[in-house]
Amino acid sequence: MLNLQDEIKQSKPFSSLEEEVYLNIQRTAYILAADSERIFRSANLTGVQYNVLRILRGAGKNGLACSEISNRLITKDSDITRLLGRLEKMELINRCTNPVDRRGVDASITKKGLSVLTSLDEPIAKLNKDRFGHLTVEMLEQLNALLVLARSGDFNI
Amino acid sequence: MLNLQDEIKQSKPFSSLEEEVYLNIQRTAYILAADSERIFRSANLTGVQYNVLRILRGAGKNGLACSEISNRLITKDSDITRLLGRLEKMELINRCTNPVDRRGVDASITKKGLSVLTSLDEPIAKLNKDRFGHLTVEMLEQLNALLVLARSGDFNI
DNA sequence: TGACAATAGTCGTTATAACAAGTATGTTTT
DNA sequence: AAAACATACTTGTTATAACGACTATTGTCA
Repeated sequence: MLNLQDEIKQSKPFSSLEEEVYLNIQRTAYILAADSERIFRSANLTGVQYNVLRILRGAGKNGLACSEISNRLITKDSDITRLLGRLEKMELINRCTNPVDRRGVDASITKKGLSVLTSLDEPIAKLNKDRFGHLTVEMLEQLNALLVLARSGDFNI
Repeated sequence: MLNLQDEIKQSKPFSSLEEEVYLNIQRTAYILAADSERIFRSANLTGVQYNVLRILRGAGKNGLACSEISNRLITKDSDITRLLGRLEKMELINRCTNPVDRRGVDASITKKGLSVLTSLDEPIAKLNKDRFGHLTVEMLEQLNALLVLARSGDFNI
């Protein structure tokens, strides 16, 4: 098994343990995301698009305001309008101005969107099970706890 | 302290512990990267550009082939040519075709590039120290070990 | 040696991300 | 009720990422 230093062929050791942790998190996120993206791509979706659809599925029939979708994204999207525009063009979501506050726009998932999303449920679940299958429940829980702790030093969450 | 479920305002629990770990890694990477990017930006660099400069500083005077730079990046860049082009335009690196194998192009860091990079060393080191300051050495080491383990299920590193 | 394959990088194109400025609607304040 | 402010989204612009096709050079082998 490779450690980070071998993987990125760095000859010098890291300048600090903290730095190693940071780079390690970035690299792990990148590698794992690449595999997930491959599945999203099979349905012609990007990662963000997939996440928006999941959020809207969770939100149900009434849909959600643009800003709220943005808030719930794992990674913020600086341009929710055009992201939703692309999803609407693919007929995966609907948009309509909120009748109560006409500044707002509510988005909701379409039947087609729902079916695309459902088709990805199993592959995604399987990927997650498979790639972490060699870790025990205790390890996974500990990893979760450490990650939450690791980012709690930043207060601009 | 917020857990991931609160942060992204998800009402339903995650469909699996594995999925939670995955999302947790992505979110942590995103939040931590945002802070680092802020520092890079202060020197008019993106994260990838900063990493390329660090790689070239490590490589020394002889420089490195484009492909090798690409290999050593934490996250792969699909277009190293134009990335190096931008750095060259900023006079932070030089490029010359490799005299031995004229297909290759070697890049090396300039004096200016070196000084920009050096100016970021302290802020970056401080950021890493600060944001992980509340974690013990044991915790950091454990986090590192778990991360390496977490991505070792993927064999396309 | 000459054809074919492999390697190293470049470039064209389209999509997406980032940032800032703009527009429409709603809220507050005096 | 009008002015000032706040909110919610949209749009313009520029930079960067992703993907594939293309060029130049080197290696292989019949």
